[in-house]
Amino acid sequence: MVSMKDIALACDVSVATVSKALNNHKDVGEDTKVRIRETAKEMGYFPNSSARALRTNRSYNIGVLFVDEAQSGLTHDYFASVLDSFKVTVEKHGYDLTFINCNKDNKNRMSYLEHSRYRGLEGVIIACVPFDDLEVLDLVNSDLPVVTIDHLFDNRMAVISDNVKGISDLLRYIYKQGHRKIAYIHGQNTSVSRNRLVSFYKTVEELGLSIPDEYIVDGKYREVKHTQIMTNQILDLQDPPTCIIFPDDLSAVGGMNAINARGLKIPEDISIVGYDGISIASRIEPKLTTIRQDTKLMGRRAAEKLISLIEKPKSTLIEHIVIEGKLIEGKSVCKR
Amino acid sequence: MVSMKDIALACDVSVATVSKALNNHKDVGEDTKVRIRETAKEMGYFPNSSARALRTNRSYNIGVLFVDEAQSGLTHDYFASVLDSFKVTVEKHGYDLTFINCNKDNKNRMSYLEHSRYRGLEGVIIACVPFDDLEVLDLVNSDLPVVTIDHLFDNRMAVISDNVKGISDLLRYIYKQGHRKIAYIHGQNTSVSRNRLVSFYKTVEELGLSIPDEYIVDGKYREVKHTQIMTNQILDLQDPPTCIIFPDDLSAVGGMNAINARGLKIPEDISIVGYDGISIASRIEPKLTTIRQDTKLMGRRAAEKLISLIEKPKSTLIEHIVIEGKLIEGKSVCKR
DNA sequence: TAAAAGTACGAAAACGATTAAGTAACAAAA
DNA sequence: TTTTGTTACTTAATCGTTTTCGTACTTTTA
Repeated sequence: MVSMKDIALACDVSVATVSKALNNHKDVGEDTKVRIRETAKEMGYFPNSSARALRTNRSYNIGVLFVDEAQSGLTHDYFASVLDSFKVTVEKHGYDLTFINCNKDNKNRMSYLEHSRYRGLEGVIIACVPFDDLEVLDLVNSDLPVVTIDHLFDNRMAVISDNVKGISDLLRYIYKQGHRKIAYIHGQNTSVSRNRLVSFYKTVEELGLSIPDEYIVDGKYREVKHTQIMTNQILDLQDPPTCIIFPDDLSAVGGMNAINARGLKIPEDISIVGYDGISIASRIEPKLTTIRQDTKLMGRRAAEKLISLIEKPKSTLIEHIVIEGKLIEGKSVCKR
Repeated sequence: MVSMKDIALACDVSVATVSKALNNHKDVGEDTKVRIRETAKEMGYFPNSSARALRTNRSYNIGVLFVDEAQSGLTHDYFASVLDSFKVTVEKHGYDLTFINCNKDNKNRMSYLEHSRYRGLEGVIIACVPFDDLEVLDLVNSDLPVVTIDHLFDNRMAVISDNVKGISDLLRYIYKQGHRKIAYIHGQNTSVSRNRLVSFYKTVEELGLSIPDEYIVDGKYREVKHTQIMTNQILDLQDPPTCIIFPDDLSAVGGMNAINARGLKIPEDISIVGYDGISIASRIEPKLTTIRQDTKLMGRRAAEKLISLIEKPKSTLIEHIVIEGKLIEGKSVCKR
């Protein structure tokens, strides 16, 4: 590895001058600057991030905290897509992405916060984690710049999908197609689910609908098996609905199976809608009507805001950015 | 941030002694060791990875190179799943994962290799990239420990899915169900595709089948649109096949749409199979017959081997690990 | 009892960068 | 001519570790 010392030797100047030349300081002669720069390039010099980080306290490294059943959230379409966009944006700004180790059953492990400090992470994106976890709260309450996805903390940056508008749009669309008996299988008790549920009730009221309690059932995100059971439960009702809203696209696929197994036709016998707009939604038959969340924009805004928080903490407004989704009209809802 | 200096001060010993106590060197008194350890814990000490890396040349950081159309491979179910398992395993061994910046349109960007050196990465996992890219080759030909997924380089560690056995198993299964007219839409020209194709021809011969050229068509991985076109092309043949093998599960879903659109029934009118065994395969109707690749095992073995390569380079055998997939019998192939 | 060996620590250099402070050399202003 | 300023560098300290070498002291051995 060629270091500044090597360049200094080759150019017959001091290491300090090399550093200043490469960092474009004013107190280096123009000709020397050029000479040093060229030599550096020729010799294939690249800075040593550890040395730089040690001295300057800047690592240009951002942490990713994604913890799901599969340990990383990587296999979670929606979050993976947000992360992907986040990654592209931070890289444009010269930052790198490092996973925060979330292997909880290691002895002598560090907490998320400790690990972040150990690696000198300058900021953290948190998504897809149990937000009531003590370690997560520790991280959130630290002085580290943090941006959360789809969860709100006071005084912390957040980027969230507009679930209120999403559910409202979805419901109004279904209503417009003539449906009046609409069931809603909602996800586990998270802030996202709560927002959607509140929006559901509010829209129901605004539309003047009356939805029986049996139509609102506890479901789980991305759980095919469980969703099938809940779907059957709904279909077994004396007066079943004409449309079911599923917690997400994947579980909607699960629901479809239960419906198909009964010999019912979608959408003629029963209409369904999903949520997320992940790729699978448009690839199944019938094409699923759903809300496509703008994951690209979410990732980008999260990255921009986090970097702003890192680089100009004073002038960066802490805000909750709400990103609207878009209704994707498939073939899974029919006119009534 | 509390450093060794603080602990030294508190314990009234030198920094050297603190370091040695924490690293369990022999030349520190047992009682002093305990005292230092306890103080460190009390004060909430954690090492500074930059300082340590600078001094020891060990970063305990592994690079991830995933480049697909979406810039990261994260949204690629199969690879995301391998990466997830890889991540869990390296974390167990105390390593962290950092993405290698692959934002190609940055001026003044570093090459993959340069970036790896800049961050002091100790090894790299490469998957889901164009393996003929010059920068990738540069990285592969460097002295950095490298493990590739689903691609073979001489003298480099690789973990690959057993595509030869996979395609053979699939074909034999279809044959056993009574099919004789079998079409194969294969993926782009990569080593994976070539292996599969060779295995296809070999098995065809072993089974004594005779497959007309029109049954073998160029397809694309994970491309719904393109797959639909190719599927239609096949269905338009004078003598269409009774079963189609798709490049992967996702494109199989695309093919299903084309088939459904013609009013044909799966599997009665035409049988189909996919490849990968990603979650969607079991969630669609009819359940897709496919080869499930053992992504968990692939990720784990890749991690173990890479770490072994890092920690004991001399005694680690460079090998190509082949991981068998498993035939998942769905409902998309019927008896003939 | 003197020499050799072992134990428990400390001093200092090193890793590769950044930066405050210092210093020549020269030019411009008094 | 002296003073002041500017330019273009260098010196040296520093970040937080690790590690080699040295040293005082104690214990064992001849």
